Amino acid sequence: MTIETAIKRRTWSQSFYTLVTDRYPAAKHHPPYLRALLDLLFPNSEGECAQVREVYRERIFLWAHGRRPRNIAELDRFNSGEFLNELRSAGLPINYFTRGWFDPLSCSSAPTKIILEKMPSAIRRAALREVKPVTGMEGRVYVTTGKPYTERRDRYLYTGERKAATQVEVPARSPLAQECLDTFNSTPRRLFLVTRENHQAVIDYITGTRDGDERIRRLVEAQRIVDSPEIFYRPVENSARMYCRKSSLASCPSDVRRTFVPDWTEVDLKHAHLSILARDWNLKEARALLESGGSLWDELTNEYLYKVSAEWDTPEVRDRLRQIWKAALPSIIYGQHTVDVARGLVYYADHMAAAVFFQHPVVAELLAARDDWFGERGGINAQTKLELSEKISETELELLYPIVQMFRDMKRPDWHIGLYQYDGCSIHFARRKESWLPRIVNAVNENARRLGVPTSLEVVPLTTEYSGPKPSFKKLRPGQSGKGIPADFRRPLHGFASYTTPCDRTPKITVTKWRYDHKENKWCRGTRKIRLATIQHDLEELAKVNPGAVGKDE
DNA sequence: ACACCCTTCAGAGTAGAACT
DNA sequence: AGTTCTACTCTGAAGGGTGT
Repeated sequence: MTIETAIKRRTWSQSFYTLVTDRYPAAKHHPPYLRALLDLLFPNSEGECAQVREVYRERIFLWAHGRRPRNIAELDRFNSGEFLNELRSAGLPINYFTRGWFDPLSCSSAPTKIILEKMPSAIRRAALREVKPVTGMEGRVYVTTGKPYTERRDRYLYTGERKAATQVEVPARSPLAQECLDTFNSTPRRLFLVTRENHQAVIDYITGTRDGDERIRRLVEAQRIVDSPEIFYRPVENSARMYCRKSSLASCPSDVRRTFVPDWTEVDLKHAHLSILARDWNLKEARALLESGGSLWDELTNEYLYKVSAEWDTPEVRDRLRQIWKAALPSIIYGQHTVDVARGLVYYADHMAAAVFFQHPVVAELLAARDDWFGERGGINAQTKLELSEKISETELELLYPIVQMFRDMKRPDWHIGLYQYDGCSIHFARRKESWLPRIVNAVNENARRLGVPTSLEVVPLTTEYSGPKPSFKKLRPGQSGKGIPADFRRPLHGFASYTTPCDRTPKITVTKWRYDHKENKWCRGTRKIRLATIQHDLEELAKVNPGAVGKDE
């Protein structure tokens, strides 16, 4: 079957996917391109393509009567679908306008525009770049891509590919690492069907738990995973960990992952970082805590709730606190300034959380040991940080190695390693989970004991739920403060200024400035354009936060 | 701290229309 | 013919997100 007949029949199948990707190989490397292609090929179809359209709906701008949204209010109406319904009921033609997605060879930000009227032929021409550039708004077509495809092909690559091309191939660090790598990459995971089966559930889950930008991001990510679910790891330059390049199950949030592959069992080294350092830095408090089977997160949470109020003791608050502690500990280990960590704790929780954290004997001991360690090596700098992270990541892999060994020596494939998560694994048991799981746990625990690391493998309960975006201590600036545990601390910084398109009609201020060109040895004129709308928006935002600041300076 | 990916922004350069 | 203005292309950097 050819693409043309498939289009005629308006059918969707895996074979059609293959047909399209065979003819337009670029689509493989740029899934949104393919999704948009399919969306346009099947404008009225149901089922799978309707799902696709739903995923991208919020990103497709409507442009009727040859005009695009002129201001934010219009854009919001477009996005809400209200405008679309109005047009439909009036029986007006609807064209799609997308920005930046149809040119897989350019950078993601290239404002390539396509206005499609006759869908199939326009798509074909657009994909093959047969259309000559047409500028101006009046024409019926359609594609402005600057230089022809053939000229551009050699010079530009899709960002992912370009990065891959310039990236240095790094060999595995050790035979052990090489063996793990081979095992991870040669495991058949049969993800294609599983991810497809659960795609609808994932869409529902994401729509139910996220909103706004994050929802779109997650939905698109989910679509990518369904498109090409396989996972391949590779060694990287500055760490013993192995990463996968594209978006995959390994890089999506754990709650979404659990919806995607509900059958996988996740195992995790308990307090991996802390236990490795307990051995390497000889931390007595930490060792005592870990060997007694206690959890630092629980201790900190209990202490905090005891000091604040027992009424706060709900599962949600406990979950949130756990996340906050988990973010704070690596910061301490990797040499972040205590003031910054304290500020983060105050921001995400409150002063009591900071006090409880720093007063805990394990944290205090860790802090002292950290300062000693970095002090011996000439202070906290990029070099020493790298050294530390390499040391830790090597030990992590060593600790998990028995799982790889067991998998390799297994006679019948009862289970396989779904994901390698640096300090844990996701395992899919096809059968005999009851007998295999304890054996795996025992092997790893025995290995940890032999290495002198006071940790153990624990099975992560699948009940963990989404509890808001992760705390990050890096981006906090002085002066930010929180009250209690905020339900939502996300603060959009740029608002909607970014929606303006290159040829919009919003007023601009042009600032001309002179610069000295050292190559040409002469003064040149440089211009800088600022959108008035952007400035106004920024000023409004600033006025909300700090009323005194606006008006003093131009 | 280390990775990964994606989007936006500002600047530099360029083509062509409009103007002098 | 030269100048100015505008829209457009392309790039690297920055900053957003994620994982451990």
